[in-house]
Amino acid sequence: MKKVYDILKEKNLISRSVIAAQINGETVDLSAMTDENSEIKPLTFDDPEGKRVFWHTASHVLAAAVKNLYPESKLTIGPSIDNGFYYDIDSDTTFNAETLQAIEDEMAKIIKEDIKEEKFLLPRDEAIKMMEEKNEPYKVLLIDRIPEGDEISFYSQGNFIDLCAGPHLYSTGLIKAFKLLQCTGAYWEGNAKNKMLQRIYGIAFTKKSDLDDYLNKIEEAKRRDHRKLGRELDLFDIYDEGPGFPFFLPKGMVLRNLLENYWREQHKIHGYQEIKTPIMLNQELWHRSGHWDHYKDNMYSTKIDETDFSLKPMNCPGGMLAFKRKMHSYRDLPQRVAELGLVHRHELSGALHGLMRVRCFTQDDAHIFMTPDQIESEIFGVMDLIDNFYNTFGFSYKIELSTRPENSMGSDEQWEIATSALKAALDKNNKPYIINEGDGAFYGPKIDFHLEDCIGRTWQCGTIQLDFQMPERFDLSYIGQDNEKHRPVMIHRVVFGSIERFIGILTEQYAGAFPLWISPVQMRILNIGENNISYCNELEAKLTENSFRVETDYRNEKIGYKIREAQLAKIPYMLVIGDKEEQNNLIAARERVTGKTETMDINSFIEKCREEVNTKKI
RNA sequence: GCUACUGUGGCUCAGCUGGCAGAGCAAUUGAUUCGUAAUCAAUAGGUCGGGAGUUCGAAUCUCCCCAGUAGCUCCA
Repeated sequence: MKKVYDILKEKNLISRSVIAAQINGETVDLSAMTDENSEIKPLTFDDPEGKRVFWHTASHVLAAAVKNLYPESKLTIGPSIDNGFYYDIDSDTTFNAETLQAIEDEMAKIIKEDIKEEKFLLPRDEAIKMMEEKNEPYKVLLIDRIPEGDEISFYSQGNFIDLCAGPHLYSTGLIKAFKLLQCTGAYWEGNAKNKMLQRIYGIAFTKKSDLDDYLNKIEEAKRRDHRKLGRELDLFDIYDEGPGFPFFLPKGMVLRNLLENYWREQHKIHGYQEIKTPIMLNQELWHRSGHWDHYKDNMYSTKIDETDFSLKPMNCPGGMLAFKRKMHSYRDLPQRVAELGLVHRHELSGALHGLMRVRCFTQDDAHIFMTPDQIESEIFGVMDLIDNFYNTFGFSYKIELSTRPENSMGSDEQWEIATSALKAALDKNNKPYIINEGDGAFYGPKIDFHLEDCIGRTWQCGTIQLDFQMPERFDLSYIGQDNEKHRPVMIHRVVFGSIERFIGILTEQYAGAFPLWISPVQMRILNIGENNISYCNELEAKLTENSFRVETDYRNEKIGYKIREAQLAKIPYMLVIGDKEEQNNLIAARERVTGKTETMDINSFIEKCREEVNTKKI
């Protein structure tokens, strides 16, 4: 047995940037002991696993600093995350910007001292005794949960000792640049019934310039915030008078309608019919559908003529009624019925977020009724449709499969069939996905499609949910080949998810500079002199006749000023018209993206733009 | 809902320990008719999120609401 560090050194694989190692896929400390002949891969900060070690160690430095400054604080957990690390602490001291600065300073000291990280093991009773003596009740709880037979490891960092599975950096001095980003609340064990702890988030790098780049990137990304751009570009806004109830302004409405048009066109091609069901239905229906039992706290209700009604939080019950009005043959299946349905949900005030999380939104819903043997191909078809949509907008996305939650309807067998059908379609689809245990809807498992916003948070947009329950509850049936009644299976699915959320993401994706085909304003005509206005009017008429969305700016301002304004309004093309153009019957088209100007005749310009629109060029 | 923080003209923000509400941009008006990211000048615009309290005096201090931000929980 030898030290990993020594083996790497002998093989000349060690350098200052090596911070940990991997043996058979398992990440270990450089100080770990292993067989001389082991296959060892050195890890640097550039490896994802290396980052984890780095950030995890940084979280321990954070914990040590907190204990130095506020000894009464009790530590819980401090993992690395996708971008950095955090530590959850139960403390009488309320952390704020000031204390965060103090903690940062203390961390800097610990790093400067370049303290060695040393791992040691303890038997369970001794481990518990030590943590009890240190007054760390959460750590005692954590030790209790470590399975019998697993090792109970600690890391010491000078006087600071913490329960930890590791691995760690060999010394705190490697953390060359770090910053504590924010402190917030977080429930112990992620359960809202438990005590709220204080969570401190941080980020760390191996060099200062990387930290600066990271912080700049965050600042830059905030400029894409859809809430800000929505207001600036007259797309949408939310006012105090309607928290969570967004307003769509004229330009936002143009964008929204264009998206809906595209959606209708695609769904027609893919064999969907469209319906519209009421936004309010009586409560008896919601009892029948099961929504009342599972969802009533989130529903808005009212009375009409002594009868209780609720605003729909989902479109399915309406869709069930529409299906049920007729007899269906197996020959008519699958039946794909779509609806742009406005739903209302009472979301917690703290959960609201611009257009991403609202209290009323339009789902681009569809319910597919089918025979059991059509399940896989229908799911596959929807996945394909979603993929097409997202590619059209240039989105990359993540797929998640969510399985049976605790509070659910239906039998084990049904859940098993449904879940494996989704898995089969996913495997056939050949795209990576992760599994969220227990995160499904109460009526069935689901596949979710997640898109990223400007600061890297992901939002669920598309979803495909398999449902055996609704057809049961609504006693849906079709007549099979055997001339007997059978129960259809159903899929709920959305592609955009919520049109509002999708527009939010879209706005951030393009930073408000939408591709020509969905730009609320596609071009603006800018005159140089007053004498050019009548020629400009002719051009405007011609472009409008050709279905382009045109604006004009004939104000008595310098051309540079008007260009600046059009540029800030993110309009794709500026048509600059002066005597030069008018005399030759031409236009000077300035492209927003490149800032380059090309002179051409109006018909060529129309042709060029038409091509750009038709190909949905991003 | 929970924890922390924030709320001052349309927008972005200044206003230190309580003492006459400010700036830039936008808007309006006038002059300028101008060639690829800001012409000049003037004018107007605010019960300082709302309410209560402390005080001779509150944008500023205290309390209660409302709304927002970040995260947690929950969710499309």
